[in-house]
Amino acid sequence: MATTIKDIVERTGLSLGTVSKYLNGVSVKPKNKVLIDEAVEFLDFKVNLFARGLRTKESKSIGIIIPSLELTFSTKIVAITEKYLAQNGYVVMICVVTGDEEIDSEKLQNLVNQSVDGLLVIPPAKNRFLTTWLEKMKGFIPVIVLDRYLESNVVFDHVVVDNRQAAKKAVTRLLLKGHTRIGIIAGDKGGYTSKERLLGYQDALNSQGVSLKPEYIVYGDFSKKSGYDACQELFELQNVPTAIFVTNYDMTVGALECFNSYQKRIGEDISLIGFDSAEISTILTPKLSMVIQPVDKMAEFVAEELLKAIREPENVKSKSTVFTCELLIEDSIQSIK
Amino acid sequence: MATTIKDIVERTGLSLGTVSKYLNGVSVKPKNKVLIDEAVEFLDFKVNLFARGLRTKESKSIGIIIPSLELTFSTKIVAITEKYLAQNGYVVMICVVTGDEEIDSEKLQNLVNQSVDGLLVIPPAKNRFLTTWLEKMKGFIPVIVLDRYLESNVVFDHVVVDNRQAAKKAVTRLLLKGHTRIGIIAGDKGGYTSKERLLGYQDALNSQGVSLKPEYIVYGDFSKKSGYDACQELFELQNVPTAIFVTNYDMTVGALECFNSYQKRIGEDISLIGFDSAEISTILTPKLSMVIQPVDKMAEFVAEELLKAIREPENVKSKSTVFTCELLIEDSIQSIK
DNA sequence: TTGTAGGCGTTATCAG
DNA sequence: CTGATAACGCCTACAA
Repeated sequence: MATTIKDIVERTGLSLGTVSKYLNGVSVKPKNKVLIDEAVEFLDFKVNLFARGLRTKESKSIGIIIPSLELTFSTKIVAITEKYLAQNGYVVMICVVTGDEEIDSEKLQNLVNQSVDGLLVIPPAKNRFLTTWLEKMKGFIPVIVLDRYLESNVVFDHVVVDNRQAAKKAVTRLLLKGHTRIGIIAGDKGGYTSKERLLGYQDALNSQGVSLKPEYIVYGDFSKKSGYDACQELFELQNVPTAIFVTNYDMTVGALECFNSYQKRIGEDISLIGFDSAEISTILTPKLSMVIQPVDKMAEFVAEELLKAIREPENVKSKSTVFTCELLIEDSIQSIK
Repeated sequence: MATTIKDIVERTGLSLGTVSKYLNGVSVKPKNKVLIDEAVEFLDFKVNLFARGLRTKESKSIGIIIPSLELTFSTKIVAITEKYLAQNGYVVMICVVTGDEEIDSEKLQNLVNQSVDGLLVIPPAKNRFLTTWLEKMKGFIPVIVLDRYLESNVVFDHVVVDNRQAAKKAVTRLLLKGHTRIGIIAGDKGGYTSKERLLGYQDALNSQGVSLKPEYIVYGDFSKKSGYDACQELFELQNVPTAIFVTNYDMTVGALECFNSYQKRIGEDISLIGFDSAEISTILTPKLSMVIQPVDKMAEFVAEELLKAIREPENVKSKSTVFTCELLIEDSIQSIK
C-alpha cells in the first residue's frame, strides 16, 4: 500500500512542500505540474486522510443520524444526500439511534470520534439524550436537523414540513366528501410531528364546523404495530368512523394490515388516507390516497445547506425551513352518499 | 475541543507512554489507573482517531457498497450490520454504486481514502468495474461479497442464497396447484442471480414433466418498471399464464401495479408469487405468497465474518456460504379447478 | 515559485 | 511497570 508524498518527492526531485502544495491546488511551474501528475499516476498515490486530518481536522465525512433505516423517509434522505455529498468528495457515515440512552451514547461517541465534518439528524421520537448531545456538538461542527423540531434552548438549523397544513388539507378533503366521522391515527402523544398533524386534523374539523369526537383520536407511536392496534380500536367503536387518516408511513402499513384482518375494503367500507410513500399507494386496489412529503427536495436542500455550513462556518445562521406536502388523491377515499 | 493525552499527562504527572498504554489496555499500577481514569473523566478526553490511525492504520470503520438504498434487501443488510458493527466500535460508511464507471470510481476512491478496515459488498448487476476494483482491494483489507457471485479469477468470500432451489420450490408449488401455464419474470439476462432463479424455474417444470414454453419467460432488469413491463407482456400473450413467478422485490411491486392497471385480481384471475419482502405481503388482499430470503441471518453472519477477518487476517479463507430461502404461502396462489 | 523544518496526537520500541 | 523518544504522513509558516 502506502505510497506517500515522499515517494513523489523522490521520483520528481522536487521538495515535499512543492508537491504537497500542488496536491492542494496551489500553482506550480507547468513543468513540475506534469512531473508530479506523472508520478502520482505511476505510483498510484493516494493522500493519507489520517495524516491530513491530523493537521487539518477535516475528515471529509458526514455523519447521518437517523431513527431507523426501515422507514422510507429516512432511507430516501440518506440515499439522496449520499449521492450529493459524494459528488463533493464526502463520505457518509450512518448512525442509527434508538432512543435508548446507553446504546446511543456509545454509538454517537464512535461517530464523533471519527471527526465527522458535519451532522445531519433525523431525530427519533425520544430524543432527550440526543438533543443534549447535539447541543454540545453544535459548538464544533455544523448540525442540521430534519423532520422534527428539537426541544432545546439552543437554536438549531431545522428543516421540516408543514405538518399541520398538510394534515388539515387531507382531512378537509375527507370532510368535503361528506365524511363527518373521521378517525385519526396519531403518533406518540408528546412528539412534535405528532402534535402538529393532530392540530391540522382539528383545524379542518373546526373550519368545517364539525365537532370533535375524542374517541376518534387514537394514539400510536409511529410504528407499524401501533398502527394496526390503533386501527383496530377504531374498528371496534360503537360508531365506526367512515374515514381514517393515518399520520405516518409505518402506521399506514399497520392500518392496511388491519383492514385486511377485518376484511374491510378500502374506500368502499372505509375511506383511508395515509402518509409518506407514493410507492405503496400504487400497488393497492384501489390505490391509496396519501400525504406526500417532498423528500427529494428536502434531502437535496439539507445536503447543500450542510456543505455550505462546512465551507463557510462564519456566515451560518440557524433558521427554520418549511417544505410543503402534496396531497395525492386516489380512490381510497370515496364520497358519503 | 481537543484535549489530548498530553493534558492527561500534565494532570496526572505520569508519562505519555504510561497513559497511552493504559488507554490501550496494558495494565498499570492501580493507583495510576485511578489517576488516569479521573483525568480522562474530568478533561473529557477522547482519542484522536487521526493520530491513532496514522500509526495503526486502523480506522474503525467499515465500508458498505450497495447498488441502492431503495431495495429492502440492501437496506436491511445495512441496518442489521450497522447495529452489529456499532456494538463492536465500528462505524459504517455507505457507498451506493450505480454501475456507471465514472461515478463509481470516484466514490470508491473516496471510500478507500477513508482507510476503511473492511468492505461489505452487495454488487450491482453491472459490476465489471467494481469487480476489478475489489480485486485490487482484496490484497489489503477483508472483502465479503453478498447476494451474487462476482465473475473473477480472484476468489472472494461469498455469501449467497440458494436461488435455484428457492425458485424451484416456488414454481413446484404452483405446479402442484395444477398450474401448467406459469410465467416467470426473470432479471437481467446475464446476471448470476437472475440465471439461477431461472434455472430453478426450469428444474421445477422438468421434474414435473411440464414442457417449457419460451414465451412464458420474460426478462426484466430487477427494476420496478421492468417488472411492470414484463408483466404486461405476459398479460398480452394469446394464452395468458394462470400463474406468475416474479424473481425479485422491485419487479414484484411493478407486477402488482400492472395487475392493478389491468384490473386483474391476484389469486382469482392469476396466481402470483413474489420475492423478498414479507412486509409487502401482508398489506395486500389477498396476501401475497413470497420467497423470503433470510436477510437477518445473512446480515449478522457477514458482520461477524467481517470482524473475524479483520481481527485474524491470518486464518481467513475465502469460501462460499449458502443460505436457504423460505416459501411463504398465502392466498395469492390458488388451485386450478 | 520553491524548499526547509516543525508539529499535529498517537503508538511502539527500548531502556530503566 | 514506567518513561523517553522516534516515527506515522501531511500541511504550513517561513525563509530563500
